[in-house]
Amino acid sequence: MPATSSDLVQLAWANLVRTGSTAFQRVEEDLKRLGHPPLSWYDVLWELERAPEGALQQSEVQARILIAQYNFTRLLDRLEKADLIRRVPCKIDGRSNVLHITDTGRALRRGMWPDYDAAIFEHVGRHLQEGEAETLAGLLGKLLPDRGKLPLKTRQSSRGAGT
Amino acid sequence: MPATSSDLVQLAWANLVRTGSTAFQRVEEDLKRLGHPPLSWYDVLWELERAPEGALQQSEVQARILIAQYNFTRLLDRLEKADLIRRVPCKIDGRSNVLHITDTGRALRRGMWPDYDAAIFEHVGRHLQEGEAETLAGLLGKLLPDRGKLPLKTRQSSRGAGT
DNA sequence: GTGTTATAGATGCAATTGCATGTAATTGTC
DNA sequence: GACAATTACATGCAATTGCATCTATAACAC
Repeated sequence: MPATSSDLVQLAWANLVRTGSTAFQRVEEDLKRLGHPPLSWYDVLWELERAPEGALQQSEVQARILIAQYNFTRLLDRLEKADLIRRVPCKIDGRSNVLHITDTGRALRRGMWPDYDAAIFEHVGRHLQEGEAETLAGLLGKLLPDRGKLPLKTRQSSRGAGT
Repeated sequence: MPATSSDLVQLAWANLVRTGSTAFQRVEEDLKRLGHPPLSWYDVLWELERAPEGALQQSEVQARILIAQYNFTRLLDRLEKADLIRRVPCKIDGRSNVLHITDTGRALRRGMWPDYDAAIFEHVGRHLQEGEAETLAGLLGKLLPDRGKLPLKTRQSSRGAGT
């Protein structure tokens, strides 16, 4: 059972990695040029902002944005220092924190979105018809089998996308 | 001209970034577990190995693997220290180097490929039919308009994929 | 209850990356 | 040819990441 891939699969692999990282960089570069922070900041803020009270368990957010645990801790350090979120010790579970988005945080995210949206259009939407976008999203979705609903002891890092 | 994206495009964007980085990490993680170096090493070695004499201009390789110039210099430092490549000052153009792959380098790349291939199958090929792989590769290809054939003053970084 | 194991989060340190800038050689201009 | 602009590559330093490990609390087994 060699488990070898066809040329087409290899091409899909190569295009996936190249396109994914290139599109990400181009979008982030556009935002940076406009004075915005990295997309990882946006992702965290967005998860919090759309949560019921603008608050979530730290581990909840971490699981959603796919980042290494030790990097997440430090990302939160920066966000907290910039007064975008607050970490509050959880009263139910003494090990965990509850993250709250601040007004400053909400304002920052709101301010980023129009430029983020425009960048997505420029580097992705512009090149695809609606049907193509749907097909692409569907095929990409097949590649993420969620790895068993993640017991997420995540010791690896990643990049998440926000909407 | 708001340049806003539809929900489908936003979903495609989110899936693209998530899937791309996740697949990349999973593949690289598999290789690491098997004792192999990062994929960026593979990419450089592969570019050299498939070149006529196992040699190319440094800038040629850099342009193909999409990496920031200053990171590329350092990547080569590591490859050279590991005796996988050699940097030879170019006689035609005094500013540039010619990169040569060593026998050790060839052997390393050859040794990586079966495991790399298997990882691509595990994390990509396995989830797609041939036709789907073709469609996916095609759609992804539409997103990389090559940005004007790159005069490549590349001061940004990226991840390249090798085959 | 006590001891073991698992979970949430943090951190010291080395390696890598980003950013700004430097050096040397080449090309274009007049 | 002299000189400004460009190109190829390198590097100092700060910020970020990866890795191993630590602390503290909670969950489980008996």
